[in-house]
Amino acid sequence: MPRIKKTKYAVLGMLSIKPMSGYDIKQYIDFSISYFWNENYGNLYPVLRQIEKDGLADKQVEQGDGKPNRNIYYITEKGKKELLEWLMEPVNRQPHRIELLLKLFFGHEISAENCIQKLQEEKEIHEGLLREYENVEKVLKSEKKYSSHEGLEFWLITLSYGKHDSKAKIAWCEESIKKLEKMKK
Amino acid sequence: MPRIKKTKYAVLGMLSIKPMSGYDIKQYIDFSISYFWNENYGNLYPVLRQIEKDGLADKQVEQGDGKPNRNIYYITEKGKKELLEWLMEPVNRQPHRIELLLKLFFGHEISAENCIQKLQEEKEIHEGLLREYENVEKVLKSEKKYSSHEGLEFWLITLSYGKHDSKAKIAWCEESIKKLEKMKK
DNA sequence: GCGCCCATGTAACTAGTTACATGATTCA
DNA sequence: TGAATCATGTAACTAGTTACATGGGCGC
Repeated sequence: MPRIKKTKYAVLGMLSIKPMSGYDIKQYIDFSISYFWNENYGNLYPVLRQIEKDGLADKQVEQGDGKPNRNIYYITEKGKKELLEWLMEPVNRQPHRIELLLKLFFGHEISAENCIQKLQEEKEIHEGLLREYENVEKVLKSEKKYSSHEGLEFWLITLSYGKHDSKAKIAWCEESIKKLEKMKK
Repeated sequence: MPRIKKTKYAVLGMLSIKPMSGYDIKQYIDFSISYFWNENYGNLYPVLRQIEKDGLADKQVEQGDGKPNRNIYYITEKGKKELLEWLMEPVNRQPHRIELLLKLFFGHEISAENCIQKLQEEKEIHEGLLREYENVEKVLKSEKKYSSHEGLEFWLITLSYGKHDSKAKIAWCEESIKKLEKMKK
């Protein structure tokens, strides 16, 4: 079973929204899905060239007077077809690694204080994320640019995932901190 | 900033519980932390050899009559020290990728039915996991072998993470399925 | 004058995955 | 008979990361 190059599909998906440059794609990803998907230029640009080579997108150079040129990519029929096929396929689950949990699993080797600190940090991160999700949701629902976005409902579903996730993590952190505080006594 | 080889610390952590062979470590990981940490033999065995070479563990060959020999590794003082140092360090967060969310984000490209199916599958997976977590918790609390486990509280904390996580995901799936059902009408 | 943003790109790297191999024993 | 478990290992691979380079424009 060969591993899948997922960057390709993330890129095709972005290009299905509108034609974009590599730089645009990165910006869009960072704003819209960065809490569950990351891409970096070092991978993005080569993948874009491959996508063009495979006829999944057409490139058009936008002359920037003064500014650098921009390579704008337009998804082709072939590209769209390949995207849809991938989207229809069942989700390929793969194992993940959560360093915080590994450290906590061996937590009795270190001080409860140190563990509490890690949990506190985790909690604060998720409190921040939660605020972000709520902000983005507001923006999506109010700004016309987004409220007419074709896939708005789906965007909101992924946002809701983030909210559920962060809330659960905050609750778990609080519960665990309490447990550890008790242990100290 | 060089990337960290985390397998090393997972292995050292396991050896801090008790001396084990590579095979044992894999079994232990699969039973105890597989829902947030994975290791495979192809990586485990080379890392174990490196750990021994670096003086972080000592190897002792256990003659198996009939059965294959087992290489049992014992953590050294140096190994323990390196483990503790790593455990004390702040958690190194790195981005993750959730394929289900990527597919849902572009969900308007395909049928709501297909999306619902994906959510249904996700829900069922987490219902299964939840049952597993509850079983493991029962075992840990009842079986003497585990109830005297040094880091039991910490094990329970990581289990609780799994429970919070799966419950949140189940709730999100149900909510999202409802949203999509409404959309279909 | 400094640093950030725009915009694209390359080279070097590596941690981890997959596939394969061996061979005895146990269980259905 | 055949599959699963025990037990260790190697070779080939690769997707993605990091670090670096370029250079003009813009804001403070």
